[in-house]
Amino acid sequence: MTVRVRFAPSPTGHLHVGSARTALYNWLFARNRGGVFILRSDDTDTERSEVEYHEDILSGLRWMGLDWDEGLEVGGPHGTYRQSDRLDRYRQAAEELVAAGHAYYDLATPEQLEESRKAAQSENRSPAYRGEYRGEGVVPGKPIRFAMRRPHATEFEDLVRGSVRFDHDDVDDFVILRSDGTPTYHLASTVDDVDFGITHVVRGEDILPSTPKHIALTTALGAPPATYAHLALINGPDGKKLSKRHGHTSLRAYREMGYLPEAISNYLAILGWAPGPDEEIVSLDTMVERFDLADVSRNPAVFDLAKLEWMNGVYIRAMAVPDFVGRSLPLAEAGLGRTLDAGERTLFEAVAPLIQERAKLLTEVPEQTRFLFTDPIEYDPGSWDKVMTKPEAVVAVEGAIARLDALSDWSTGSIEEALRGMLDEHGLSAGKGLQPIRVAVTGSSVSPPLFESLEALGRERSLARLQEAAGRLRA
RNA sequence: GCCCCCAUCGUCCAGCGGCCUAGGACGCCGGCCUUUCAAGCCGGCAACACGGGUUCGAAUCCCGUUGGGGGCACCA
Repeated sequence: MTVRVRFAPSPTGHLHVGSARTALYNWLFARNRGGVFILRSDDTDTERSEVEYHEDILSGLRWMGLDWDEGLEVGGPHGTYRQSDRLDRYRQAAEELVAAGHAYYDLATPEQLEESRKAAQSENRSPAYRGEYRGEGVVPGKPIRFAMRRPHATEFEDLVRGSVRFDHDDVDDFVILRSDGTPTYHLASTVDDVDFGITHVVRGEDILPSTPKHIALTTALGAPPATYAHLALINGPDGKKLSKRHGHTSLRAYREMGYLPEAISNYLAILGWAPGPDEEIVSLDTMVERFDLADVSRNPAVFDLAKLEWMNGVYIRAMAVPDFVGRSLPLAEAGLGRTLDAGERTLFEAVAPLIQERAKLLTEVPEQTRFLFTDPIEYDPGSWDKVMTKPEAVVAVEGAIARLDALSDWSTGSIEEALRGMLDEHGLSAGKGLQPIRVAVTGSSVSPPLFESLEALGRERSLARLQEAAGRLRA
């Protein structure tokens, strides 16, 4: 049987990195098995759903390199993959379930419901609600609940958790159709999974406790239950569910911070799964080859930003230079607020490889290249205080002016030779003597390699900056 | 309160009864290289939560304890 999986986010927020990983695992599983990956929108919560989020989710998935075979913007045999378009289907299903005796209109008032829950709790029983106030015919203004079979239990083999069992005494008779006639998540999601022929439901562990409800519903709908796989959640450094207070949680945020999609998908995949012993830098293709839900870890993983950063650096260094230029040039231009002309582009291309070797984030490129395109240079106050207040600063800067001014061949090699001569002349170490020149020319104590930077900047601008710094030092 | 899930270095993962004096990666510490910052190279610190079983033999299987996480909506 062909594997059919689905990723079914609710457009009630930006695509969360945890959801992104769920999507990735679904996709990997489908691709590994030669199956079908379906993208659906679980937007039954019309209050909180927004188009902006809907689009964020689609673009996030595409950015990661995931594609889908059926569903949103692709279509397929089911016409629509948006739950808000299928409201009639869900209502009809709910009514059929009532007719078949699997569900009932709940006549209870909110007070009676509350009372029932309190009673259970005070008796140290599970507060599972049993719907003591049933109505059979159509009762407008009342919600429909699914009647869990009791006494009974649901037991199933979860692909990642193994055998799981829930006693129905601990499971609510849950609402499937709200009193306003709209479906709840349980109904809509299950009906869709049945209608779309989903064979494997791969989702977060947070809905593991709802699984007996979904299995009961599926069976009542007359379909064989899907195989389930519940993924452990991603936690913050404190071991609690990853949330805003740990930093950024949306995929978009990482994208904007300068992370590469290859690094993100690789890191997310590694968080709870190993492509092989002692191997963790792997392409999407390799992941597809090796992925299996049975190998996914059962314990929750802590999101480690430091490791993500390291991995991003690995991917940046692995890029072909033109590719690096292509991806980082727009960032540099955005940082400057203008486009670069042909000459400036050449400068950018000259220093880009030097930055590529040392950057962990693409967003480091604008700050590292700024000195090439901004006149007059802005000095970083911290760097100035740290370097230019030292006694050797004046000597080094003025020595550099003298040597470089006399230089006939303006190339990295000659510049290095000239400046090293200056260091010797004044008895300065490279560490001490070159830093003031770096600050004078780039504005910062952290920059691409100095001699190359000087060559790129050109004689005239380099000397002007050294003069400018010398003037400030004298003042 | 009730239910469920989980448990190997600080973090992620390997280990699926003997190959384990427990391996890799990130991070951290020290060193080398070095014009800053990185990168690279070398070395180091660091874990099987605890208690019972099962077995000739347990990180690996079973039970319990403890600890952590998730869920208990007319939200998904």
